[in-house]
Amino acid sequence: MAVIDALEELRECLNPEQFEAATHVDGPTLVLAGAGSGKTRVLVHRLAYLLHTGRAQPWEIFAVTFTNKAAQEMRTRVEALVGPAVRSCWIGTFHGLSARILRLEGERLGYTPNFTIYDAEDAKRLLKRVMQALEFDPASKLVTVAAVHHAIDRAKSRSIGGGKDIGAGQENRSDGLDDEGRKDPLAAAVRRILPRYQEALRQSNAMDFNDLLRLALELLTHHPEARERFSGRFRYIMVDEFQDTNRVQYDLLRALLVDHDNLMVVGDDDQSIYRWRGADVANILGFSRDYPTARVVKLEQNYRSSAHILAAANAVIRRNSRRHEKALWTEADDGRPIGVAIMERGQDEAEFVAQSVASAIAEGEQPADFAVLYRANAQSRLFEEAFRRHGVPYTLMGGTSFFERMEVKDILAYLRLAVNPRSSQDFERIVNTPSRGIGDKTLARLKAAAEPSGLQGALMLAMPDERLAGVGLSPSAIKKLRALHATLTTLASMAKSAPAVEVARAVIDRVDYIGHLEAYDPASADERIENVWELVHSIAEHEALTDATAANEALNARATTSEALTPLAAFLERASLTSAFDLDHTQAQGVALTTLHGAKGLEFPHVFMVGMEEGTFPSRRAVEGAPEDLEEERRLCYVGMTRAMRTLTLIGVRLRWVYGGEDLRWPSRFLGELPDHVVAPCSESPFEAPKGRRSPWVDLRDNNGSRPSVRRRTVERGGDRIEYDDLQEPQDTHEVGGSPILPSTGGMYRPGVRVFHNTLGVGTVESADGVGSKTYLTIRFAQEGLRRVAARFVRSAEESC
DNA sequence: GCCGAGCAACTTTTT
DNA sequence: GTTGCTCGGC
Repeated sequence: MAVIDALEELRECLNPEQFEAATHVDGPTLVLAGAGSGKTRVLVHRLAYLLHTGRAQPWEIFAVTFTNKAAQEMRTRVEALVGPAVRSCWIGTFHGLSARILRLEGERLGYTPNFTIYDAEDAKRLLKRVMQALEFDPASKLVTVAAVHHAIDRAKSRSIGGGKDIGAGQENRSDGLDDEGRKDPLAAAVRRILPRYQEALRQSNAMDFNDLLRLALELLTHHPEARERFSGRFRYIMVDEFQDTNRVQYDLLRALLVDHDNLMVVGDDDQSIYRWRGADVANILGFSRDYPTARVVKLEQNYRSSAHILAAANAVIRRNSRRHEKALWTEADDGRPIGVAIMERGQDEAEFVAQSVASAIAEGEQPADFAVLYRANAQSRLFEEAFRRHGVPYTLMGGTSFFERMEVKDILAYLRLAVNPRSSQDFERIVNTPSRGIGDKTLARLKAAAEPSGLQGALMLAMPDERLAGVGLSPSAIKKLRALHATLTTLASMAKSAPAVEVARAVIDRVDYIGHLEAYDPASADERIENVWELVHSIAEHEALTDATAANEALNARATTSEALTPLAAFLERASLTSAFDLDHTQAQGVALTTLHGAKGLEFPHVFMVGMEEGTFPSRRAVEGAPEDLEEERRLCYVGMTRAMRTLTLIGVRLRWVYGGEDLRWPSRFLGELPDHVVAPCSESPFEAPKGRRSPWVDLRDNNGSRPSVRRRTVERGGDRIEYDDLQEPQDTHEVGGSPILPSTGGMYRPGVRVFHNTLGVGTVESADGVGSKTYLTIRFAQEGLRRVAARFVRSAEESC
């Protein structure tokens, strides 16, 4: 009876494809969900359907979302449909769910349940220490902490086979002179560093972000008892944003699917924007190959955007070669044309947006209905300033998260140490904060004393006085260490039984942290102190909430997750895994300021995409990099455009301020990819390009405020006729003979252009090939004759004069 | 061991 | 422009 009711209800609120995706619950299912096609709706209703019809018990459901915020939203929406039972479902990010698995079963791998999660900053500090110990040259341009961190990150997110191939047993190739080492010193360095880094993490009872995934996979792969516990339990598995999963995450899913294949994945290959982080589109493109029986459902009706916006986004994404062909359609009206505006500099761009928003608000629009999307966080500042000037409320998303602030991290370090005394990074962070006279010398001696025993973190303080004196520590230094030891011991014992808020208060009291902040920098003290109390407040809030959840779980007999975590430890985990994007913005009433990445999954009636210039968006690295990098930028552009419901405005500037000076920029190629009939220049723009300035810039507006006076040309390629605005580059070849070349490749290298080469002297360009940094020019030099050289070594002759 | 001055590197995107 | 780091003087 209930089943039939549920089906009838679903039929009413879902379209036929959505209905199929929501109710086809057994066996593998791939949902290819175009932007704005209601995929969250499908996931929510599917979950509700499973619970409501009794096909699944709450604890049998494992649902993976991309962010904690998305998980929270899913919970809330499902709860509204089926009540509090959903609280016992496992819903979270891959990292969060993996951590949960490891808290329960990680002891099999040598970690205690109170292990600490190191974020990127912690990981880099630890790497730095390891590299110092291995005597790497700190001045090396190639083997930097950041480069090594990135390399390790990539290696770990690609790692298969349970991660066994990483970390141990590679010391024998540590001379850096093996075959590969000759070719790639960074790889050789990583081979030496990684085992030490991994060992240091293990000794600290700590994991970095990728370890969470890797070790969970290792547990499920190599420990059958652990595997049975989870694979036997989760009978329905769902994954959102599947296009952005990496190899390890995919393997993790497969490891859970031993007894059944009830896996539904939802995604859109056109919205894959995390390749740089190890995401592998192959997971979604090859799903039907891995699961030949998979039902494939395509959601192609867009419910979000006007027809013009959809047409523009489709035109852009169509230029990518590696994608599933789809046909997104809408029943919506054309709507307003896409606005395109070109400003002189960043300030003008921000002023234009702020003014436009301010006047719209004056006419009754809501600030929260607007969003400003940019490529990189650094672009946000000008917009913050402009909105403040205009009195427009805004919400800055991303950027430095609350939990990344110095004062917050200090307190968190004490708390993490109280929960896990072995954490070396936290110990080093607080050992002399606030100043207590324990400097580098004392710390080095302490470590020397601990060395043979392998003690880490606060445990080093537990050594007897004689041992400390034996490494040359003075009585006064030992006294200071003892005082610290007493503090940390007290905190550690409090952490076992006292409420989390009390532990936090004790930290602040015992080390006089407020006094420290006042002394540290009086100018910022007030704000920092406020943040500290905000932290205490959020711990209290969290504690109240977990009490409620625990009570709820106690009612739910089969909700077996009596987790081994105290509220304090649970809070610390949340702090580690919560990004700036996860904080609650649902109450936010201001204009959203966010990166394009951060806008994924959101929608706004009015969207401004700013920084539409070559080198900004697409980013310089993408322009100079491989064609795949550019395709990812284009997907990012597609994601941005499809956030818009009613109006979309694209803005670029001619002069972009980059640390140091102003850069002359070309309009983003994406502007040139918009179809004519959906674009209109923003005639209401109060800014005109300054008179008398000539530059390679082509203003997209003509004097009448109608369609930009852009010359067009047609290129024949592979039987296709492709039309380009003359100011654009064809995206996959680097042709000479028409369009200007991107400034970031060094200038305009048309045939006939005179250029200067440092060793070969002056010559004339004959032809060019390749893309970005791999552009090569064939040049006729006066002395040397015809030579082919890399474009990056060549300047235009005018420029060099 | 502490602190201030001067300098380099930084900017892609985040769990 | 900013932040984090090194170096030298106290």
